[in-house]
Amino acid sequence: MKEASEDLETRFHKLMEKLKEHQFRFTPQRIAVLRALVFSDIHPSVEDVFHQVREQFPTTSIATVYKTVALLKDLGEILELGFPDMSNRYDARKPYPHPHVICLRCRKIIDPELERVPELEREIRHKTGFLILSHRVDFFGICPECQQSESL
Amino acid sequence: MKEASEDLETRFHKLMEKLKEHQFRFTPQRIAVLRALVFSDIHPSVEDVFHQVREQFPTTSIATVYKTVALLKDLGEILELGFPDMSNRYDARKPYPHPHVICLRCRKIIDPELERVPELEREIRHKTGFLILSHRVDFFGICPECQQSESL
DNA sequence: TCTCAACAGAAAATCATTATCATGTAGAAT
DNA sequence: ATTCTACATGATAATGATTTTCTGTTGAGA
Repeated sequence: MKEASEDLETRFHKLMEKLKEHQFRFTPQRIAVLRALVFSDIHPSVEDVFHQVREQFPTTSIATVYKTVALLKDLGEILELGFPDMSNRYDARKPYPHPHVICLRCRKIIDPELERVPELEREIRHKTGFLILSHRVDFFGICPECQQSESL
Repeated sequence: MKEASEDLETRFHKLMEKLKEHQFRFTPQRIAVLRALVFSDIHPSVEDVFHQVREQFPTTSIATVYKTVALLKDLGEILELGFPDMSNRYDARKPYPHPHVICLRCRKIIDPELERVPELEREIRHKTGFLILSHRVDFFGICPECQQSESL
């Protein structure tokens, strides 16, 4: 369920290379934002990343975090999960669309293994004639841990 | 693809009955909002409904539309589709979760026929142990009409 | 080391949505 | 039909997440 940290290092360096490719500068804040994004396993919000980065660079502005996240979005290297009732959450590990399961109580977000989504997409294509470019498949409910604490 | 208007009348009266059940008042603005919501086939935004209602009642405030939509949400009689980059869209015809296909060019939203979502939900339940309460299954792309106008 | 476009930080602006509150009115009681 | 009162409306202010703006700073190539 948890990715090996070697993979995370690899992913982090992939992002660094992307920045270099596009000739963006390596500033300490920017690097710290990348690290925070990749090494967080909670699908962090901008606020989450901001607090993380502040521990190392206390003068960091939240605008800087927003700008770096927007940059990664433009590069296609981060997946943005928007919600109407809370701030956006981000996945810099798997920037491509994939399903999520979200706990409505503790706001935990996990990535389930689902193989059927491509079939769904094919079905949609055939039935509607749409050219499908991305998708969002989210399930909302109560995680096992919160179910237990509820029944106390 | 388009529902018969008899069904829409039925749906409209269902909503009116819900209001009566819960002893909410029938104001002209409120009724107009219900009509606009049910009879629109574009999954309208609050702004869309507001403009529609204004044609009949020019002094209507957008706050009134927001409040009526919130009321229907509380009653479980409207489905809210939130987006990070545009205003929420609403479906008062089918208030339960169901898949959508969204054109990124013209912002059209349609309801495809998909039978596989319950299977997906069962799979998620088994794999994660979550108690699933709702879901959001959206596909984003270019509709057939916009594909044509693109190639001109 | 020097130079300068890109960047960081602070604050203001934006946008959708929600809250507030004075006035108006639906609908029950008279 | 008239009155009454709680609820609804409409105008506006507040909110919260995000974006933009502006000014001083800095990464990194010459």
